[in-house]
Amino acid sequence: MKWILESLAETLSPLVSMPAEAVQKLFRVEANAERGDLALPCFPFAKALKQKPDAIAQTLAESIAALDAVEQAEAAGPFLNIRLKLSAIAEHVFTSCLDAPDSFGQNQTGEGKTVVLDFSSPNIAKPIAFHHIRSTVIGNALANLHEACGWKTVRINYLGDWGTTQGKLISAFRRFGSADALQADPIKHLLEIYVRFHQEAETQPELLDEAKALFKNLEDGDASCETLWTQFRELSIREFRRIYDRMGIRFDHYDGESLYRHQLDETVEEVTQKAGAKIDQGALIVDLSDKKLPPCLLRKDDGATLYATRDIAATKDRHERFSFDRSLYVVASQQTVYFQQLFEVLKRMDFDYATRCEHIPFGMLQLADKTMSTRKGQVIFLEDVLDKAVALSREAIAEKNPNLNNADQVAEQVGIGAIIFGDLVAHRKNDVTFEWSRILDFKGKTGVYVQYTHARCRSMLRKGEMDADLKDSAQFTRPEEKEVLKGIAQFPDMVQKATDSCDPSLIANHLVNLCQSFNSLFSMGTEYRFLDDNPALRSTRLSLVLAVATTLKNGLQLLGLATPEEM
RNA sequence: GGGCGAUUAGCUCAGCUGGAUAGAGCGUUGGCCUCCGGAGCCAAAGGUCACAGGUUCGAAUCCUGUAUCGCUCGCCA
Repeated sequence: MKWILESLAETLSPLVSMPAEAVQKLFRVEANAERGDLALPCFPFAKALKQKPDAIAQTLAESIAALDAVEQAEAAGPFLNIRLKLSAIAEHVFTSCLDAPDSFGQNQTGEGKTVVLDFSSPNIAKPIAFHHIRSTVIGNALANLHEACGWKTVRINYLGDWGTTQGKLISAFRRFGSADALQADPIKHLLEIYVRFHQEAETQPELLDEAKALFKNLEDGDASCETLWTQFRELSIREFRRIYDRMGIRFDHYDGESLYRHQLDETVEEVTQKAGAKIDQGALIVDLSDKKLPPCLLRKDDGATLYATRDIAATKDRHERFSFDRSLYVVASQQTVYFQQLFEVLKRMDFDYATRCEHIPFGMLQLADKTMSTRKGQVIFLEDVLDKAVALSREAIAEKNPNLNNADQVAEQVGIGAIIFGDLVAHRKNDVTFEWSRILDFKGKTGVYVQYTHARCRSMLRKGEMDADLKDSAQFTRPEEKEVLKGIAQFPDMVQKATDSCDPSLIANHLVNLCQSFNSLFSMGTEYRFLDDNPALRSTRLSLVLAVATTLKNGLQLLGLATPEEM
């Protein structure tokens, strides 16, 4: 809708003595179609013009009504309601969407800029738990959105592959491990021995000391420790890749914390010099009390480094390698304070890029039955959720479309799409409660609904003959059609907004709304048919179907969902 | 105790920097397949926007306080 808002604001700007940009922001896309398509509250002009808002609305209505794209402009008290010409919106959709379907929704506002995204970031040697889906799916969507806005993206999976846990794994493997079992199902085996390690450590606390010592050996470059660790890491990544492939997600770099293991002394040294660090209670800290933040710990009292030390090194490294304009950390909101500390330390080191780093927090995944949340071995695995969703959609296909020939592939696309969409449709920062019944619900505001609507569009396009030259915006007459066209025309605005605010749920919800207004066109029975006998009418209506399909497809792709032709 | 966030329909939530009669989905109830895909559509019921003050032309939205819940507050990440 930006195209029309710009020209409206240009016209009004001199009349209300306010910059066009400011006027543009005052416009609201009207939800209540009976009032019109756009609304402009006139209160903000009253002071400058020394007139009553009602009177202003009245005068503005007259000058707006003269514009080409405007069908009607009238004052309703202090509000200026504008009704756009259906044909004007349709013409705009024809050129913006139908003439360049593949790039519809995209823009070039990020041209020449680079964004680094740190997301997913599971720990090696453990299965990806369901709660990792949030970072994974949000990060992927944000990367796609930035690309659509012309940004160069760098997708980094910042693996948890360094720390005392690695010592525990080495100890556990030497005691209980089996090379065959490791090769057969690496993650499963590593999890088993890790759980067993903790069980045994309850009665033999010396195991923990052993693990600590082994991690120290690893840090010091002990060859046999290094060999094992490398193996754990590579096998883990292989497994992770398999799941990411299923979800259609890729990374440019698997740069874990271990990448910085050789430059930590150097990092500590630099932080100490530039930001000031001191020993307190045996640990090396940067005091941030003047910012009312807890201290940032660089070294434990035993000299070992911490998460923050590695993150400081990582940020610096990423800036040197990619010279980013924006660096996004898609990490749970629990770590909000931690990121405030991190960015504050970077600022004190005079790194100007500190201000270009942003924490993109998201709410926790809570389990309905809280007893499940803490106990080890009782986590829900991401792949189990995917498998269940795929199995369920496979059943649905068997029932509803038994002759579908690539049924297994479609079941995968629909099942996994449902899980991804389900996570993205909710606002990012809210906590979400895990319930099987809800996550496997394929009705209503779901990915399945959007995919289904898309497939339905494709089906019609296969059935009806459409001559693009016969399409004619004057053939659109219904308010329902106008709603659909408006939804399409707004899509590019939503892409921009979702990118700027790092909020993929805007796209998810917009797609659902578009589906709802489109599907309502089916409720008129014989009164309204897309596959009309009249060729001009049919071609016009099918062009609308094509525009809807294009928007849904591009939108779903941005969110990371596949768009099957049939399902 | 300090900091941050939340509280809107039976349930899960939208509601953007204040704007007109507070909206969806699920669930419930009732309709719609001789016809474009019923994983769909139409309709009904359902609200003291946690509570109390304040700011103004106007408050679910902003401010203050209270209550409840969640996260967090030095050697995990």
